[in-house]
Amino acid sequence: MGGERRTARESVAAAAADLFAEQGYARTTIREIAARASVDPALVIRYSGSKEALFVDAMTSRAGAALDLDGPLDGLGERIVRYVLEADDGLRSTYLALVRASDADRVGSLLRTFHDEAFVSPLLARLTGPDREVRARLVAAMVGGLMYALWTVGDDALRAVPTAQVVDVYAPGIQRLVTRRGDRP
Amino acid sequence: MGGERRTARESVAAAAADLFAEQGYARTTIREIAARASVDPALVIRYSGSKEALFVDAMTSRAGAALDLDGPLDGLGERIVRYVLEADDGLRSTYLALVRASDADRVGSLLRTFHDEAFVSPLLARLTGPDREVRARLVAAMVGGLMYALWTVGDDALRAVPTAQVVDVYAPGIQRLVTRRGDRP
DNA sequence: TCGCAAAGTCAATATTGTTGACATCGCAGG
DNA sequence: CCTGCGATGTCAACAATATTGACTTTGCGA
Repeated sequence: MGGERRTARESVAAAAADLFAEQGYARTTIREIAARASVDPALVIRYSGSKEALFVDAMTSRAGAALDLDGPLDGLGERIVRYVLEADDGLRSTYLALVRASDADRVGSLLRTFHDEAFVSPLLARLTGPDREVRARLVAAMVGGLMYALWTVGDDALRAVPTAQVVDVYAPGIQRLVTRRGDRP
Repeated sequence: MGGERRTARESVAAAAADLFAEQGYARTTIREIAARASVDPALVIRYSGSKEALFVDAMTSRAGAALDLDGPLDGLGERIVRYVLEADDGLRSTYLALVRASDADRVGSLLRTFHDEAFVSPLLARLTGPDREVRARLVAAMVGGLMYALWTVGDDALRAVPTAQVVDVYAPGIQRLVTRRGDRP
């Protein structure tokens, strides 16, 4: 319970986090993690109990970056789109690894938590109005859609479009949900 | 090349399609498929060459349902949203299986094809204007976002919202991209 | 009827995650 | 100082997996 001193467990955790993010769950082997951490394969299992648990731990440690929604409500749609378009490899590989391993129960619920804490909750905190819950969840869906198209599907044609143009086309739809507005035109 | 008579290859193909859709790629074993088809495990490999190739074949046979975009452009946003919300298990399980196995190269490119043929191309055919390509791809992203939130993430709170309300909130954003409109208000 | 290619079977292999039995080390208590 | 003892690590083995090589069976045309 208390506190670990240093290396050993830590280097296994680091190796796991790196390799899982680089190669995903399926392509990464326990023995590979053990090798990188200079440790016996059996030991890395002893630590976490199972490969799945190790994966969940590793991804939990990486899933810290939540969406920053401070600042005026006005430019929020644009800032959100830019956030995804300019995201670093860290977010992309974490997202991909989680999505692709999400048929394991514990990973699925981690993805749900990640989605909630990174997108839905921060949005909910800034929205007002009667249907703010639905709007927050649908904004999160739009953000997820962008990540899905760019990363999961890998739409190269979309990736090639200049940031400014994607912002111009996609952001208004998000902004409309952020700053209320009549449902039907 | 000509034509198979009936059972054997066919029953393996059927068993594979069913099991992969039900359980996904990782949880489905070659031996399980063989058992359901009453066939030797080695044989099912002999047919397709590898588990991955078998998966690609099976999913290709299931990925036929493209989005129907006939009818007036006006209600199109609403019809698209309804299409996803009221989709049958077939589309959902095909989508999930593809997404979760998409780190295998051939599956990834199948997912790209599926995304393109089912959503981007039909949309492109109906849109006009200079940036129609970007708009089509971003509408596809919005559709993907809905599937992502509902199915990959499994946002129960969103799933519990009445169809009409989701349509009211989400469809206008899609409709705006379908029927042109100034980028900035 | 014979022969031969296609179809199917069987046993073996390499790789995986995981576990049980053992070894080793650090350190508190006599 | 030594003696245990629990934590930490190691080794070999296990069961399950996809895949392959050698073999047998079968259907069918010459």
